[in-house]
Amino acid sequence: MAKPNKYDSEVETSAQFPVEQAPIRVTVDIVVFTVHDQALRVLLVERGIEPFLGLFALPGGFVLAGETLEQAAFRELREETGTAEVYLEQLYTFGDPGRDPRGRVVTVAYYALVPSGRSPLLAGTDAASAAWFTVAELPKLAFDHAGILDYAVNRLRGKLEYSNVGYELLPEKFTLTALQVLHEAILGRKLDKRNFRRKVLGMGLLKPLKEKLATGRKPAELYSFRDQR
Amino acid sequence: MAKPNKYDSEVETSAQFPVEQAPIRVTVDIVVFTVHDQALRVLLVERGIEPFLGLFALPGGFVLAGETLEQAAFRELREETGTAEVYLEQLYTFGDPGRDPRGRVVTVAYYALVPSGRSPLLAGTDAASAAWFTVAELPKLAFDHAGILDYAVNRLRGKLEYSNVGYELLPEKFTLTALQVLHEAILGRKLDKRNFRRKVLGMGLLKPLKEKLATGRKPAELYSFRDQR
DNA sequence: GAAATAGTGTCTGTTAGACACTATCAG
DNA sequence: CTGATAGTGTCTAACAGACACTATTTC
Repeated sequence: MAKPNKYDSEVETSAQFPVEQAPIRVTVDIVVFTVHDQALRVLLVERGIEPFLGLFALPGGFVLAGETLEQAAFRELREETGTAEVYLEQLYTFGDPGRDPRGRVVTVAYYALVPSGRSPLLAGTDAASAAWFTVAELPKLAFDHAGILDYAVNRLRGKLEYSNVGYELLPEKFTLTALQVLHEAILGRKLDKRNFRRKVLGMGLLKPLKEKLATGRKPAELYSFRDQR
Repeated sequence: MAKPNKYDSEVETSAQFPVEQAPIRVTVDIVVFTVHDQALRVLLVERGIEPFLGLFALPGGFVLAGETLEQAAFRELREETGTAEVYLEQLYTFGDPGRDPRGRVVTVAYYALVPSGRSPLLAGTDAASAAWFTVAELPKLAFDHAGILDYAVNRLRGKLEYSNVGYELLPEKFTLTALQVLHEAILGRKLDKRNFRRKVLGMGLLKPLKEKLATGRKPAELYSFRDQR
C-alpha cells in the first residue's frame, strides 16, 4: 500500500469556491468486453511508461475540461479501438488514496460491449500495445485494475441473468446457437439448449429472419433483435 | 444550464504526471434514507451560501487528501447526522460539466440507510438547516440533486425486490408488521400480509424472539435479524 | 362485547430446470 | 449412409399473487 504524495491542502483559491481541496485527478477506465472463440475477452493495453511499465492495464485516461464522464469514456474507447458505436455503462468509481503512486487519482470505471466480429485493435498513443485476453487467463494488471475487472465481470453476469443485455455483443444477424454460446461464455457454464431457446424466444425480443446460415451442416435460422434496447 | 468556468487547460505540472488536466474537484453526496411515520424520508440541508442559496441539497462535501471516497462519505454523514453507524453504498458518479456553476465538480453519490427511531439531526457547518422530507413531497433541489435522489430511490426499490436489504432501516427488535410497513413505504404500494410474511419468513433471515410487543391491542411477536448481512 | 391489530392456508398460473430424440444438410 | 449441427416437448418443483377468516388483547 503506497502512501499518496503529500499535497499542500491549499489549492489556488477560486474566488467562488471557498473550500480548499487537495488536487485530485479524475480519469475514466473502461473494461471493454467482447466474445471471440467462445470466450469472454477484455481489451488490455501494455503500459509504455512508469509506473507499472510493462504490465497490462485497462484502457483509460483523463477527463478533459468540458466533456462529460461518458464522453470521456467514449473518447478513450475511440482512441483505443477505433470505434465508439458500442454499449457503454458506468460501473463504479474507485478512488482509494494510493491506488496511483503518482498522486491522488479518482477513476470512474465503465464497461463496454463490442460486437463479436468487429473487435478492432489500435494501439493508443500511450500504450505500447493492446490485446484481447480471456477473462480466465489474465496477465498481471497495473494499479487496482484487477479489482475493477472482477467487478465488471460480475456486473455483466448479473445483468445477463435478469435482462436482455449481452445482445450488444453479437453481429446484426446471428443464430440461436451463437447467442447461447455467448451466454455460456459470459456465465462460464453450459446451458441447456431447449431451456435456453424457450427462454430467449419467450422474451419476444428476437425477430426470426427468412434467412438461413449455411454452416456446413444443417443450416441454422438467423435472427436479429427487434429494436434497439 | 450554466456553462462551467473556462479553465486554463494547463495545470501546475506535476513532475510525475505528464498529462495536463483542468482542475476537477471531487465531492461525495449522500442520499440519507430513513423511514418514519410510514413514509420513506430523505435528509436534505438548506443551502446557506450561493449558488442555490435557500434551496435544499443533499448532504455532501469535498473529498479530502488521504481519505477514501467511502471515508469521505462517512465523515460527511457524521458531520450532518452525528452518526456513522449506518449502511452505506456507492450509487453512481455524476460529472457533467455545468452541474456546478462555480466550476467542474465530479460527485460520487452514495446512499445511506439510517434505522428508524434514531434519525438524528445536526445542522452542519455549511448548512443553514437540515430536515427530513418524504420522497413524495420534495422541495426544489439544488444542482442536479433531484436526479441523484431519483436514482437512489429506484436503486433502493430494486434492491428490496430481490434481496434482504432495507433491514438496515429497522431497530434491533421489530414486528413483522413494522417490516411490512417499511417495505410498503419504500415501494410505495400495499403488500398482502400473508404473502409478505410467507416470503420474509421463508428467507430464513429472521429470528423470532421470545418477546412480545405490547402495542395496545393483541401483542405482536418481536423478531431480529440472524446475522449482520 | 366492541374495536383493533396479529396471525394463519389454499388455490392457481408462471417460471426454471432436468431430460432425449428427430430433422436436415454436406460429403 | 455417416457425421455434424439444428431443432423440438414434457414433467416437476419452486415461487408469486389473489383471496377471508380466526385469535388475542384492551377498554
